[in-house]
Amino acid sequence: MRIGQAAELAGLEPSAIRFYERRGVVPAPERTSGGYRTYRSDHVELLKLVRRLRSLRLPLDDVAEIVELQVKGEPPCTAVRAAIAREQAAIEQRIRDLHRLREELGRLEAAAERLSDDWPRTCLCHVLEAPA
Amino acid sequence: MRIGQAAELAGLEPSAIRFYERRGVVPAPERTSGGYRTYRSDHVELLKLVRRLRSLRLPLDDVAEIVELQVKGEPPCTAVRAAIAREQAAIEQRIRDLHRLREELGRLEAAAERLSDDWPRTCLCHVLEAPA
DNA sequence: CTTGACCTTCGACCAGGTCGAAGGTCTACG
DNA sequence: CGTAGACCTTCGACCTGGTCGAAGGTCAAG
Repeated sequence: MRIGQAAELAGLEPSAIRFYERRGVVPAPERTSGGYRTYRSDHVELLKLVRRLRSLRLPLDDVAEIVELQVKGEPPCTAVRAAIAREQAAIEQRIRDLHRLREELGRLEAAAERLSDDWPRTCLCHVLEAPA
Repeated sequence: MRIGQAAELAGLEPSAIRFYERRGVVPAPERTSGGYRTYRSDHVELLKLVRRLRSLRLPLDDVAEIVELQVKGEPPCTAVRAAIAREQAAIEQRIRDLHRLREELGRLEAAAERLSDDWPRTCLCHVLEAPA
């Protein structure tokens, strides 16, 4: 099977698969005499794994480590759980940041509502005078 | 005033200021005969504005538009409010995505807890079998 | 005049890919 | 056999928002 079909089965773009290969995330497949990459079903399973892990937003380095374990036949459970725990922590942090930002934008929006008609020329200063 | 002091006053890195200038976000300042950028207080105010808008995570293109209005002496209120509204919408979306992701990671973590000791060799499949 | 702090430009690098150009391969059909 | 067209190859640039380092220039104080 060539890269297009493998991509379709795995739910990835061919360009992404080549990129993963270049970055050492997945092993390089064999080639035809003409230079075409040829994938087998076990390779497609690896690509599906990559897609699944990326859909969890795990960094490529973590994905590479997990795929490597999988290729070696070792259970990657521990690595998967560690990566997921790291990602969870990062997400909690990002959610907190975004909530704070959402509140700030809400306050600015409300302030702009009140000010824009009254002092159109000074609105910016008033709206943005909040703590930098 | 040279770039280092302007950067300090505005709370930015000199490299960031040069970057903003290259990207047309802020106007290019005058130079000394030796080629050093020289900033005046109104320029520093623009840089502070950029920093404030970037602290709200507004995209550089939006910041550039707002700064341009400010330089022309026009009140950028409308542009500021539009940019903030766009950013708010994006943030709502991101928060929703992250909440969903957090839930999914929590489920995986719980599943891994239950499985990792019992079926270490098949843990990965079970943990990741959820919908891709 | 030298020292040292500061500045200049240029180019590479980060994540995580995407897109396009120029060219090669493979398959099916006539 | 030839060729059309779908697919593939590599390479390099581009995206966002900057940061960092190298090689070299400038400027004030001592």
